[in-house]
Amino acid sequence: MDVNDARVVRTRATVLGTAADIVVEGGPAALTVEAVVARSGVARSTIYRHWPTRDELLIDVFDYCAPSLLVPDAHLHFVEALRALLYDIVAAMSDPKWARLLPVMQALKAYESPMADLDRRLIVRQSVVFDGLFQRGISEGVISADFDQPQAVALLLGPLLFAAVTGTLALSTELADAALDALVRSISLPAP
Amino acid sequence: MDVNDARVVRTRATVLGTAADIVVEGGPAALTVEAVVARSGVARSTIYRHWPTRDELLIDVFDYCAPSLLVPDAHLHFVEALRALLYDIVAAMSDPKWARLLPVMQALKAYESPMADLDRRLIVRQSVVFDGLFQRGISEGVISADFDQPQAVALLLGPLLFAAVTGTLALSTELADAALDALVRSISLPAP
DNA sequence: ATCTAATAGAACAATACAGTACTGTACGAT
DNA sequence: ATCGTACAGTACTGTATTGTTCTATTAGAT
Repeated sequence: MDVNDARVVRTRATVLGTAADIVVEGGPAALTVEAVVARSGVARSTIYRHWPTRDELLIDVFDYCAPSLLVPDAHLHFVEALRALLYDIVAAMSDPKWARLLPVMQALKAYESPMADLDRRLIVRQSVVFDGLFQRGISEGVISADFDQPQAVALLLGPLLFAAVTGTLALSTELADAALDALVRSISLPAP
Repeated sequence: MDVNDARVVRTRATVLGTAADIVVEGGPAALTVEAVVARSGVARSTIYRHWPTRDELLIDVFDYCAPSLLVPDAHLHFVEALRALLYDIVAAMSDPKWARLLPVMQALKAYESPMADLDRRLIVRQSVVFDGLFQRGISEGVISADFDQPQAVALLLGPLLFAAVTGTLALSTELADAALDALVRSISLPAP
């Protein structure tokens, strides 16, 4: 199967797109091959030519939709670079598609090991960006080298995740600012 | 069906317990009536006597397992009462059963309206406890009346949810302390 | 323009599961 | 001790879904 063939790329995009819509609207259980056939117009046999099982299609849906973080401009100072990154994450999580897929993925990864693998890969990608940013902070002298990085990430992203998942408050840049300001204060002012 | 009959209470407890185990181990899709029959020893016809459909059994599993928060002692001051509540939440989310069920519930509520209803009920229960606590803070003069309560809850519970769901760091009282300290600092020190 | 390979489409077997209906048994409230 | 009813067990129907296999068609790489 030639991955450069225009028909192949078109089919893959069509199937992944409609499959994503189906999962977004009805959850992972709604993703049946029949449903994709009916909605995309792509033939059943064609789908099975691209994905050996339904489960692998489901995995690919998340891989296809997962946003990738951009590294903030190098000229920005630590706190403002972090803020830019958080705004980027807010934007990604505000996408209604990913806002639905993310919780589903977090739930599925506990039972489906391929989903756990995908999750690990995405976390690594994310960590790289954060690592670089915190290095910036250390070299600027804003944070100390023994600073608890995973905890800081939790304090920053946790509230955003909470907003996206529970829906008890809006996911906004204001919330990101509040989380960032709280963290910065607790760093710059050591415990009394 | 007499809900006081010893056989009835025993059957309900047995079925809900094994159903919870099945969901914890294999996700909501693993909860089939056949699986419950095989694992619990309760007859198929008996299960259908108690729950009209499989879906209602699934809902009851979450209702059965959801922890209820205890209101911290009235003699505690605001910050320490909040800390006690957070520790209580850490303990509830550290229960491996609920640690698995919570993300599943958050994912399901987007597609299954009965699950969304249950979620709303649980959030209300939770809000009552937080409301009382923040009232304590206002009357003590620690926080102002126009203070953003949903945002504060997100800043406190978000990091805990993040730890429980992503698994990138341990869910611990230290994390709860960090979140609480960061929030307290950003409250007591108004923006420069 | 040609020819390879991707696609459409249909029919198929094999499971897995929900929910129903029935019989006989035994437990527990009284 | 009796009686009602909750329970065990089985068999069944209907349906949804996965994955396979075949043929005919057509799009696109060269």
